[in-house]
Order: sequence, then structure tokens, then C-alpha cells
Amino acid sequence: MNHILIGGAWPYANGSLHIGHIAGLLPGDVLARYHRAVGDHVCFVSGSDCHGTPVAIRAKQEGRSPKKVSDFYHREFAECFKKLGFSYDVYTKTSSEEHKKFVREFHEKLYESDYVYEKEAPQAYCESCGTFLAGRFVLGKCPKCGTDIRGDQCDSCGAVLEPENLEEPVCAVCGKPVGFKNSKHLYIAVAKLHDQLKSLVDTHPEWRKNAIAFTNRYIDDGLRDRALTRDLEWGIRVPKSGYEQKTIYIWAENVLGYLSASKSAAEGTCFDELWGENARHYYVHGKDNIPFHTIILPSLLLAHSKNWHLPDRIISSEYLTLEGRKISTSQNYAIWVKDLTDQYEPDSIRYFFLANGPEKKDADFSWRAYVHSHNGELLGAYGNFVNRSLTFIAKYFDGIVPEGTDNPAASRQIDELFVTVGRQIESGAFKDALSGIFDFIRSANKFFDTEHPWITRTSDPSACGNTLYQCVQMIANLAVLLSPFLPFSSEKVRGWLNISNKWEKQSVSAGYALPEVEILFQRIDKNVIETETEKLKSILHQRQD
RNA sequence: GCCUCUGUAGCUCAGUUGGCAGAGCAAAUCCUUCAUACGGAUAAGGCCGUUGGUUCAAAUCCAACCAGAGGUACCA
Repeated sequence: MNHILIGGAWPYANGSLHIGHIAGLLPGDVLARYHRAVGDHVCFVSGSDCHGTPVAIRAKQEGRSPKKVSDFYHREFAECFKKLGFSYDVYTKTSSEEHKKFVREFHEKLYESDYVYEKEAPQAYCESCGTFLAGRFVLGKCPKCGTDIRGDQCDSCGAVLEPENLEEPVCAVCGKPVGFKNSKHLYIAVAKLHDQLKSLVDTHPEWRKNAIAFTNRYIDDGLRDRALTRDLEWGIRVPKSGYEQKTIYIWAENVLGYLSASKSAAEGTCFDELWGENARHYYVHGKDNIPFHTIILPSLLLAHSKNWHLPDRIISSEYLTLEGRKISTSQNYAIWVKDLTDQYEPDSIRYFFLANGPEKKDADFSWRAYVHSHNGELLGAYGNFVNRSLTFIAKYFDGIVPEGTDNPAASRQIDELFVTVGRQIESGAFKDALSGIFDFIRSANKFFDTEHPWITRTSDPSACGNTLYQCVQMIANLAVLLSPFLPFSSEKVRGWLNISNKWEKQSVSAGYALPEVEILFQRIDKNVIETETEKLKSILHQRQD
């Protein structure tokens, strides 16, 4: 039995989840379900990222506490994931006591390492907000070209800047001028870990291409040491004297959630195996998260001790666009997961984002494509094949699976699918996996047509029975092959046919009595395309006014 | 500015090491009626962004250019 850790990215708790999050995170659940079906010990963890400036700012704007705000979104996230069938072993939050305790202990030891040092540097400070500000919360003019800019980078002339070099710096939150104060912080010497980090990338050609490219870029450009602490109220207190007023920088604690959450999941029993040499670790997130998983997390682990298991597979997706445009939460141009799950079936949503996800390059969500994917592929090809076969048996064989012999060609294809689909899932090629399964479904429909059982039913009843027997075997195996992708419908079919979800060839005996079956997927009205597209257009319209 | 990615059929895209351009959808014609107006077959559709180069052979490798997207470490 292999120990598999799957870490899904921790969504940031300052706003609702949209389809982009789901597109990046769904692969984690496919991996988890697949590895469980194979018989591996799986620990699939994630949680809500609750600390940091944006949550604090949002709380201030809403007149609520940061805890209230982040708890609100945490509950919403958990509900969305549940509805979509995410099979997390633990879904927690960074503001949980278990996580905070784990992080404080981890950091205490970390500070003793040779890779952590103290440094004083000027920090932007807003008197009116009474807080220090991160670079991107300082607005000002570029000293070189005079353009209005945000943060420490000029978009128009490309100059890399420090906030203290900006002209007329103002606070992005309240608009008042900012000053600068010296502040002492702990830094992690990422640059000193250059060789280990370089060798980590070089020894993992199976990371997604974008992860390798990003990481190499950072390494080649020269790794920069990073502050581990922040002058912020809302966060985990720094466990060091002299640092009572400071908190731990979120990227120095949220990625440790993989450890703290897997510790609670394992309840101490197999935590060591899970983080030992022979485990396998997958990290599933969007490309924006790459450096934090390939540089920061390994740096923290390496600086802490020699024994932690480093990332094996980085499943970093590209971005999802919406009707050809960039999704924008601030401008409300998005489809929210909670709205989607209210109206559409979870398997339908899962199918679309897994079959059309941003695996190797940006992908687009359009209502036209979504409705087509559901009605045409999921329902028309798969649902219909299941339905036409099983209702045929119900109608003409009294619901009893007729006598028949295995179809050698189909049987061989199924054997191959278990191998290739498994390999594709493990390597992060979810689109290819689904497309292989759906090719088989198309061939199954073709088989049904060329056998025309509705004719042999009277002309050659035993041939008719044989055809349906073979169709039932195909359905049984499809249910298992699709179970990581479409858990809800697969569970239904497995229930009807009384088969397990083990990742191996299934068979249903002749004579088995089918229960009453129902339609697998509801058809989506085509008018949805127009009404939903109109809604998005009106959002764009408002934006321009 | 710099870096990365993308450009292939009307649309969405696949094309792993160079070897006769592929799939799905849409549109066309036909077959079918077991099934959720569902399924199947056939044909049609392409200057593979542009221009050069390497090669017996280039969508694929190299160079330049054009167009678009993304990134450029304390925004997740």
C-alpha cells in the first residue's frame, strides 16, 4: 500500500469561490478517488486560508471582525466543495487551533536553523489606517516615467521598485499619504537553499511544464530571501520574544497546512509514513501558486529539518477565462460556484471542467460549450447508452440480465482503459483520460446500433440477449472508470449493478435482477445559453457605465 | 523593457522522438426508432500566423517578424 498525500490549494477566504477555483482544484479530487480505488492510503487535505491583509481589509470595510469574515467564507467554501463531491479527508482552516499550534511549533524550531535571520528594513506605514502596508497596497508615481502605479513594479516602463522609492506614495485602502518606519523581521535565506531547490526541479521532470518553467525562472533570476513575519494584527502570532506585535506571513504558514491537516487526518497513526521517503505527494493548484509550492514550501521544509518529503507532482493549472474574457472577482465578472451548484448537477459541472480544463493552456468557459458538453457528451453519449441498455432489459427481459458471453474486443479495450486511464490520471492528463473513456462510449453506442437488438429481439432472441449482456458489462466498467471523475452518477450505476468501485475489471452475472433504474442526467434547456449569456453581458455593460 | 505561452477546418481544440494534416461541435446527405428529439454512417471543409533557413522530407527544428494572452516574488 502506498501513502499518497494530495494537497489541494487553500482558497483565500475574502470572497466566494468561482469557476476558476474549481477548474484548478477538481484534479485533486480525481486523484484522491482514483488512488483510493486502487487501494492506496490516501490523505487528501485542504482548507481555507484565513489570515492576511485582504481579509483584514474586507473586515474593516464590512465593519466585522476578520474572524467573522473568514469563518463566513470558510463555511461557504466547505459547502461548495461538499456539493461538488470533493472527498477531502480533512478540510480545515488556517485559523483553526490545530493549525496555529502546529505552525507555532514548526516556526519555533525553524528560527533555530541556520537559514533564518533577523533584519531591519523600512516598511510603508499608514498613520490613518494604523497599519503597515505591503508593497501592493502602496500607490504612487513611478520615479522614472511618472505613471500611476501600484506596488513595487511599474507596468509601463518595467522598472522594479521598492515602495519607498515611489513618488507621492498613498495608501491603497484609505488614499492618505503613507510614511515609512523601520521594522525588524525574520527572514528565511531562500538564496542559501539554491542548490537544493535547483536539484528539486531538476529531479522532477514530471511536474507540469509551467511549474518547471516558473521555478527555473525564479532560480535563474536569483533567489531572494523572504520575510517570514509581518506587521499585521490578523494572523498567527510569531512565537519569539520581541515579536509579540507581529504575525507570521501567510505564505510561511498556509502551506504548512498540508502538514497540520494531514496530521489531524492521520491522527498520529501514519503521519510519519505520509511524510516519509516512500510517500508520494501531489500538489494541485493554479499557476499563480507555483512559486509558493515549489520554492517557499520546500524552503520551509528544508530549513526546518532534513526529513520532510518534498513535492513529487505539481499539478499546476493554467487560467480559466469566461466567455473569452478574464474572470474578475472585483468587477463581479465571474460565475460563482454556489450559483452553479444550486442549478446544475455536480457531475455535469465536474465533467465540463475536467474534460475542458486549463491543463496545459488557458481554457474557456462558455455557456454554449457547457450546455453542449452536458447534453451532447455526458447525457447524449454516456447517459443515453446506459439508459437505452438498461431500459431495454427492463422492458424486454423483465429486468433480468440475459445470458451472454464476453465480447473479446470490448473486454480487451476495458483492460487497456484501466491501465491507460490510471496512468493518465497519475500524470495529470485528465483530459486525455476522459477523452479515451468517451471514445469507448462512442464505440459502445456504435456497437448497440450495429447489433440492432430491437430487431434481433424477435428474429434471434439469444443474439439479442448476448448484445445486452455485453452492454451491461461495458456499463459496469464505465461506472468504475468514471468514478473518480463522476462520483455521483457512478455510485448510482454501481448500486444498480451491485458492483464495487475497485479499480479493476468488473462483471455482472447473467440472471442478475436489475432494480428500477432512472435517468442518469437531466437535460439542460437550450434557452439557458441565451439567458445566462445575457446575464454576463449585462454585468459587462454595467461595468462600462 | 524582460520572460513564458498561444496562433492548425466556420467554432473549440489534439497533433509525444521531423515521415501522406486529426477529433468533437456546427452546417450537408443518408440510415435507425431500443433510448432523454436520443444513436449511427458518409461526404464536405485547412497557405498548420508571416517570411526566410536547415533537411531527401517541416504544423513539428532554427532565425526574424506579426498578432493575442499571461507573468514580471510581501495579490490570492
